Amino acid sequence: MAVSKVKITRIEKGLTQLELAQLVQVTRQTIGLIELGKYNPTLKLCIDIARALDKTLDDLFWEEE
Amino acid sequence: MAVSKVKITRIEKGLTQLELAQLVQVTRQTIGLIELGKYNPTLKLCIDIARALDKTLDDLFWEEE
DNA sequence: ACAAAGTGTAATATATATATTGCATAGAAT
DNA sequence: ATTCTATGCAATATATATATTACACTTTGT
Repeated sequence: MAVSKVKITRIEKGLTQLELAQLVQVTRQTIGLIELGKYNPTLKLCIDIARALDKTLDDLFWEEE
Repeated sequence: MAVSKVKITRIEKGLTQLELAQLVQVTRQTIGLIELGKYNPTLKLCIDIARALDKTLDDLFWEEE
């Protein structure tokens, strides 16, 4: 699997996993696993992450086709 | 809470809760609770629902602001 | 060389999404 | 009136998202 859009966007924003985790109130591990595609996060968390990164759900989690 | 976009879209498509549930392989109850905003579904299920309804995540689950 | 920060990973515990079963009600069709 | 479909709701069971703690490795800065 390619690098996730969450990871790319987080790095573009200059945030660490820990900082993003604190912004959305989860642990660093949860962010790490989502970035690696090993988790199936809940909608609420996806929305929180998108807002924290100034993106939308489609920007981060949608793939055409 | 207003009627969810999932419910509106499902009805526009002429589907029952049971039919949509079968399309995305969950139970009728799960669809019903998501439509009523009483569940926090997983990303995978949101994606499955969006594809089943020919919509995107943003169409069904994103709210501006 | 060393310390510190960032990240991947793993084991166990906890919270919660989802399944299962069942009942109640309303509306449509007959 | 009665049957059937669609939906809301509730109790309990199961699967899994997430937390917690801990360790290893790499990179950067000093």
